[in-house]
Amino acid sequence: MKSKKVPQATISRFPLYLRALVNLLAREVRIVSSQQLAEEVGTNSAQIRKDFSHVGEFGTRGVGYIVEDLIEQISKFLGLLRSKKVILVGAGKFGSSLLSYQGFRERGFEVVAAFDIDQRKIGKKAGGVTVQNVDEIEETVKNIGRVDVGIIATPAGAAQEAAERLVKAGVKSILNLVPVNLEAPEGVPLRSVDLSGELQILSYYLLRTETKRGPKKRPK
Amino acid sequence: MKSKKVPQATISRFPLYLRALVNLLAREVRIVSSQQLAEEVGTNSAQIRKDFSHVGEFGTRGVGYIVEDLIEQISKFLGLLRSKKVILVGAGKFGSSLLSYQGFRERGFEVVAAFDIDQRKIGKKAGGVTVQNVDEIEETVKNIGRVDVGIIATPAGAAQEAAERLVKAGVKSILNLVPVNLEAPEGVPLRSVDLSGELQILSYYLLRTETKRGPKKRPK
DNA sequence: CTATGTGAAGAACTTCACAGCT
DNA sequence: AGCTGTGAAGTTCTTCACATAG
Repeated sequence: MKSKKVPQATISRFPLYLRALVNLLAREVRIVSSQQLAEEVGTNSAQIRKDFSHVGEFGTRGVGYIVEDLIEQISKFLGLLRSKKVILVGAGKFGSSLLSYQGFRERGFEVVAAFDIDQRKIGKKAGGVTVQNVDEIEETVKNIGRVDVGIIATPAGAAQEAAERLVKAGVKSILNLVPVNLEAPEGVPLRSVDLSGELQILSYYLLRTETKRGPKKRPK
Repeated sequence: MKSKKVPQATISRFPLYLRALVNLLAREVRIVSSQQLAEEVGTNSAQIRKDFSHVGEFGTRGVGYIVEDLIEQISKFLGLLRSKKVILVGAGKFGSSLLSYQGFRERGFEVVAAFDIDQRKIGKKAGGVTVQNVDEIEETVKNIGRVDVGIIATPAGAAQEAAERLVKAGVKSILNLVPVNLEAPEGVPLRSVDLSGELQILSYYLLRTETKRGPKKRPK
């Protein structure tokens, strides 16, 4: 293991590996080679070995990787051993659909509170949490103790303010689902997902796939 | 302009530029420099100029870019001039929240049909479309004529089959929102978004931000 | 004088290919 | 004999720095 910086690209593949490994374990596969795992996630074995090598030496030469151990190692590396508390700002249809989304909980992310500015949404219950007034963010966060992630799912015009409130309340990181370029202070990790943007990218590849001919590379 | 392959990384930034430009236009900004635009999207001016240079020469030296023209050029390049038809498979809370999401429509993506396997969901209406039985995908797609994107928002176990049905029905590309590694044939562009994965990546950066010290690079 | 467009340098990432363990 | 771990080679992407155009 070369203990230097782990590439961003590697980090963003770990969730894929983790997912595949959990599936393998569910299928009672105990040991997996980089080759097999590569097939599971749709990449190549060198990529996998290199990615792992940045973090440690998890495998056994001539054998492969013990699925269970690998899950543990990756989880540890990503900081997933302790479960995480998440709150949501923006309880519209999209936002509140996340409150009952089991996928988060299964992976150790618990949505513990939700906020909106709209009186009609405040008080509504979904996925076990009651929507509160945004003004209560700070107090609620204080009561919860530690909130790891704030998910923003407001209308575009309200997203930046939502981010600021989250930061002010001491929420540790932000997942922005609104198509807006958010500013967050240094030290507050921020990631954005833009579904419309994804559609636009697909649109591009559509154009090329249908026009041109010959071997295609799948968009990443 | 060096008319060669446009880098994938460039493609995936175009939606960001487009968004920023549309905002600028709404603020009645007519002309923008690479410097200003860079600030809007949170990158640097060299990146922007290089990205544009792959597609054409859109600017005027000493002046900048005409916002309106640039929007047109990028839209054209991404194939966004014609509006796109989208269908949805999986009309649970998450899926059906997308049916009434205005952001898609604003950007020219119209969700024209939705499908589910669950009798309780079939017949329900959301965002102007009525949820149909998945068995009707093929016929409905035929009636629509051309479906550009199929969005998959089923439970994990049903996602691969949904993808296959979409492909069989002739849907041109797939946006997968389910945390599963989907297989799609060559020639059917596929993109996946995994919100849990995003949370896991944040978890990693959280760990590092809080442990280590010194200048931080924001995760991309 | 200002801001673009772009070769060239540099950095990041991926793939190769094989030495090194088991 | 088989599969990992990894330097090295190759590729892609980003940033620099400046010639070029207005």
